[in-house]
This record gives sequence, structure tokens and C-alpha cells, in this order.
Amino acid sequence: MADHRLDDKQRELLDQLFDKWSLVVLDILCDGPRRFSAIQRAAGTITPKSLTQTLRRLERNGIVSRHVVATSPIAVEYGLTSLGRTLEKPMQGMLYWILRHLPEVSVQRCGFDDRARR
Amino acid sequence: MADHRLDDKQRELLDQLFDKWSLVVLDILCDGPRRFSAIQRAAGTITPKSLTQTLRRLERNGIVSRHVVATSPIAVEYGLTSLGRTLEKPMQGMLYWILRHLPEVSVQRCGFDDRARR
DNA sequence: CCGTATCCAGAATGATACTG
DNA sequence: CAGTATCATTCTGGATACGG
Repeated sequence: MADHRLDDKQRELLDQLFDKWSLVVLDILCDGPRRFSAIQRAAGTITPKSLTQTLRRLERNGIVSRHVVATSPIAVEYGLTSLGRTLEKPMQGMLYWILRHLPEVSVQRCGFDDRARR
Repeated sequence: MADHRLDDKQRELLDQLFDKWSLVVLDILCDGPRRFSAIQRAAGTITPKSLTQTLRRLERNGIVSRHVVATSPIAVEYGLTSLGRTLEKPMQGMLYWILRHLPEVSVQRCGFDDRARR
């Protein structure tokens, strides 16, 4: 494995998957389809503008689907596509790493900052 | 699984691991320790400033180690720490996803853009 | 060789207000 | 409800030049 090296196209996609909100939104959608406002609430502090942007990009990449339900008032459901679901496992791997190793990272940071102060 | 939701600290770490260059650099270091200029060459177009920034941050997070060899001229070797190596598998999972699914993503993009044009 | 310093353009993001 | 529009600000990263 690893005879690769990322080219520009691949780095672009990487950037889009790992921008400020994409992973957070994807993580939410892993639990099932959600409506715009539900995602916004779950994500914490994201503004509607940023959320729209994030969802559009994920939709464009074929990872998220957008379904309009013509009720009144209107409802829009976002969910993972089949392509999006293939991303679920590797993504959870990364998120799990964060959960598991953040404490150790915090320790390392303190050590680094102490050394830097001297 | 997945009773979590990322808090601010966790999102911060996520942002640092997935900034423009971190994954590229980590990917290079997976193959073994490398010197500053070797990383720069392998990464493609990164400027020394950005590379320094990326390496410092990874070092601060305890993921990358920096070792100065007092030859003349000076040499500096960067490598993964033991903590960094635990990140290798999940990271390769993501990179592999990119390699594997980029073609499909490209197709999806074209479809999306076509639909948008109308 | 391994960086740091400075400057700067453009992208990303937040705040806020408004619409179908 | 599900966004869009606009403005202000911050943040990122490239270009370039220089220093230990």
C-alpha cells in the first residue's frame, strides 16, 4: 500500500470533505435523514448560510441527497446517498480517533507550550 | 455507536488535522522520517512558511516529532510519534476512500452542474 | 539547509436582515 | 420553514526576501 501521492484533484476533494462543517454535518446525517433546521440545531453554532453552503457542496459531490417535501410550510430532508454511506466507516474511524486521543493530545500540547515558554 | 456529538475542542482538533496540508504531510511521513526539504519536495507546491506552520502544529499536538541533527549544514528530521502512528490507519482509510471514489464523485459533479445549468 | 519576516490578495465565516 | 442577500471581518495561504 501507499505507492500513491495525492494530486491536485484529490486534494481538492479532501479540502471539501474536511472544511469547517462537512464532517460535523455528515456525522449528524449518519444517524438518519434530517431536516435543515434539525441539522442546524444539532451542529451547534452554524449559520444558515454556512449550512446551505456545506450541504450544497456535499450534494454536488454526490454524498448528500436533498428531498423537498411539498407540505405547507415546506419541508426539506437531507440524507446520505449510497455513495455517502460508503464514506461512513472511514469517517467514523477519524472521529473515533479524535474522541479517543484528544486527552493525550491535550497533554502533548501542554508539554509543547511549556517547553516553548522557556 | 454514535451517541456522541462533537464539541468545540474536538472540532478544533479536527480543523487542525484537516487543514490544507496536514494530511498530505502526514501521508508522506507514513513512509518514514523525512527532512524538511524532502517533505517540501514530496508535497508539491507548499511554501516553506506553510510547511513550517503545518509541522509545528502537528508537533504541538504530539503527532509529529522534530529531531535536529547537528551536522553542517544542519539537518532536521521529522517523523511520526507513537501517537501519530495510531492515526495512520484511520487516515489511510480516508485517503483510500478518496482514491477509490473520486471518479464517482466527478460523475456526480457533472450531473449536478448540468441540472443547475437548466 | 532550515527556516523566519513581511506584505498582501482572496477565501471563508459570522452577523444581521429579509423573502417565498 | 428553508433558505438568500449583504456587509464586515477574520483567517489562510501564496510570493518574496532574508538570516542563522
